[in-house]
Amino acid sequence: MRSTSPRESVPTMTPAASLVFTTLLSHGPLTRAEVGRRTRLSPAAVTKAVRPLMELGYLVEGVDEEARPTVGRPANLVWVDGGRALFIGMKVTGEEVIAVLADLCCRIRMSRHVRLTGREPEVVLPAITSLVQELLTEAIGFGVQVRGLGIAISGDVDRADGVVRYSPFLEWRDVPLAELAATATGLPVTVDNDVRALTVAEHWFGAGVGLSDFALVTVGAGIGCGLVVHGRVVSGAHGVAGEIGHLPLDPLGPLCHCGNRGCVEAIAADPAILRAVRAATGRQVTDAAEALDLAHSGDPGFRAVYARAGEAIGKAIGSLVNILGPERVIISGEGLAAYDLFAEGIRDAFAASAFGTAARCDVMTRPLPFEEWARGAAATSIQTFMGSDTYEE
Amino acid sequence: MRSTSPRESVPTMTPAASLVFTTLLSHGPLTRAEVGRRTRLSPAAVTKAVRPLMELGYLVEGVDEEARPTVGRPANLVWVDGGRALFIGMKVTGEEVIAVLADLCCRIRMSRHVRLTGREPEVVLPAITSLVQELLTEAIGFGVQVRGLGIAISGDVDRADGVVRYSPFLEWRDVPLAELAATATGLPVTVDNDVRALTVAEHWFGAGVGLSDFALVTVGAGIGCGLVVHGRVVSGAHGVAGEIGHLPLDPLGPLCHCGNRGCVEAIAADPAILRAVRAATGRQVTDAAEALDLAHSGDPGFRAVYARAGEAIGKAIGSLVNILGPERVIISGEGLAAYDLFAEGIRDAFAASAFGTAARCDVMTRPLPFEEWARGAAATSIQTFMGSDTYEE
DNA sequence: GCGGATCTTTTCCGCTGTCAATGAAAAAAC
DNA sequence: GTTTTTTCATTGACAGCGGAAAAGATCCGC
Repeated sequence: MRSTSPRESVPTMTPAASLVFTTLLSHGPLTRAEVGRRTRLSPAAVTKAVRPLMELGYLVEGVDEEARPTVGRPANLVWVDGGRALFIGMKVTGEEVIAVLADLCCRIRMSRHVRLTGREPEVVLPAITSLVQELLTEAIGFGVQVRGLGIAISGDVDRADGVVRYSPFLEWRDVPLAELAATATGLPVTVDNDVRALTVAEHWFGAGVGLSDFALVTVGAGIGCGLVVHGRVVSGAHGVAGEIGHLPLDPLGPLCHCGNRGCVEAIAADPAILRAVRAATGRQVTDAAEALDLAHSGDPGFRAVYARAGEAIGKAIGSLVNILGPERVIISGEGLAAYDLFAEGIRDAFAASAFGTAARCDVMTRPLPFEEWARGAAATSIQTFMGSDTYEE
Repeated sequence: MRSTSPRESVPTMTPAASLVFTTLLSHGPLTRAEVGRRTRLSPAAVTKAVRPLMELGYLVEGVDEEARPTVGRPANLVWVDGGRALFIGMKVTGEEVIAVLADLCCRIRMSRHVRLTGREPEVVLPAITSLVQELLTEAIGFGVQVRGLGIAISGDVDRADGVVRYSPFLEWRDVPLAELAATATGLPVTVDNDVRALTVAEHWFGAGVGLSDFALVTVGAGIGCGLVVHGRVVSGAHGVAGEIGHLPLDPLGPLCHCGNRGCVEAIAADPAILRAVRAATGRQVTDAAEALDLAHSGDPGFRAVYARAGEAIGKAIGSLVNILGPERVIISGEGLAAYDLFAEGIRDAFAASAFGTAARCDVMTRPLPFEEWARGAAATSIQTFMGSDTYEE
């Protein structure tokens, strides 16, 4: 039964093959010639990289009758067959686990979530395992194997070792989650920090495609940030990076849970906004959606709070841009619902603080569906599968 | 006369050779076996990489009688022969040009400087050329060829194209300096931003040796910062990076020349300190050295100003560390003369703002002799010569 | 149908770095 | 004083990757 051996269907990725594959993953159908130009590989090298991947079914070929140049041999387009493999991505929070079944192109095919009854690994791991089982069962219907499991967790996560060093929300320390989950599920497991996982997805499949330097800022319950520098996600020497939530903006500002005053997060995160709204208007607003409704209805007190939050976010982005000089900053997160209220503040504060040509940086927004974090985890799993964590651009 | 052909003495650098060479450059004499371990190259590869470089005289070999392990065949140490090649490095400011003659190990052999009578390229270029001629003449005495010229200039510099896009102090725009200087001097020319050049020198020969992520903060007339992320110097998509001088720390702080209030530079740079000292004490202090003397003599008003500046620098470093998570931050610059007055403020503010494990980042100081900027330029030239700008770790 | 243009594949080749075996040189063991 | 052990260094065979050049494929325009 050689033909069913799993070894045969797992591609052997050389640096060139990995490069060609990720190029096709990010930039849709391309001709071999175009792939060669973009990767600076010779046409011969592209052909050789494509063939084995195509034989295994990861790439497929076709002709584009539409946009064909007037002269020369017509090109064959090559693209990734998303349906060729499936991956499971999970986001674990203190309250629940969200899981998605994503294909090779990281399109979500299915999603599930369960609430957690506790935060100990002994509770979380069975929840992960049963979600995996559920999705594996569903995956049978697609007739394709699930090739990996990615888990995203906020906090200090060591992806290389697969260990959660410290997670404040789960109160975990040094939990070897990759190993535990791999034993429990039988799948290859990749564990990474949640914001970094989201950044990976954005780099490969989102607004960061083709960029070697960009930042992803998430606004919501906290203010987070993922960074890509020199084409690679920044992890920080000690596992911490992208913490823009605690940039100190105002020594007289509100007290932050980190102990300082006037942090971005103490001004612009959801709890800070609620607090400010209550203080400014005296109304007992209890959640972000309610505050947003009231602000939208025109209450000037509410609007001022959002304006100030926007200004804080704009300053934070300006600082980030001055330090790293990225090509683009993508603003996302649940807080985006209030973007119309933030927008002006962000724009003005950013423009005022960006230094020289750094101001050319493109600041854009992007919605963040709730499964997106789990999708990011799936993206890290695809990276591992494709060897793209070893060979990067 | 084949043996004197310059081609023959220029090494052909393969990726492995470049890696071995830079390892030896940064980590002093090493055995081949140790080089192999550090570069993750096989012993065979090291031997093969070393041989041609040794034949050309760039590397030399010897035995270390001192520290020999108790057992096994004694190792042969290999190191870079600094005297094998010379490079000229220059720092161009609005007022003067500082030039050094450095060897392959970037040790300064000689230095010169001239004052500028104007800032136009037509004035600066002849000054550069005559300094080069002078140093070339001196170099004859060393019996070794000068292999390149590096020029460091503050502002927006495009190293790849060798063009000064915009230099505020020189009032230059789009000056193709590399080409001009190469034509005038006949040397291969590398042009780079001054802080980045200094960072390169620090990465290869200073406190950044062996680190893939660190920051170099310069304190003086301005507050600058060079960054190394993923083993490479960060340039920013639009030529701007490391601008920590304008992090907004206090909306009620002093007005900065950038138009905002409470920038780090408006609190902690030399001019800001002088201004604050005058405002606080009423004394007409005119330069940084004088202010420093008075502060050292114990005047509490002066001390408070320096303490506040130290706090600002500490917050800036904390922000930097939270965003990038470097292994180390090196504080340098003329402002270091006042470090004893800054130190406490920096330390406390950094400790308060660094988030989680990011606080493990090693913050250290390092003196900055005045030729150091020019030495940085020489380092960029060595990079170009050794092909280390193409093959990086 | 021929020539030109462009994409794709094939064939060949150089080069790099690994592997495994061998040689070298010293200390330790007997 | 020989042998063994240990570590460093070198050699030669080898596999694989990617490039160069040439050939093949397939269209358009004339």
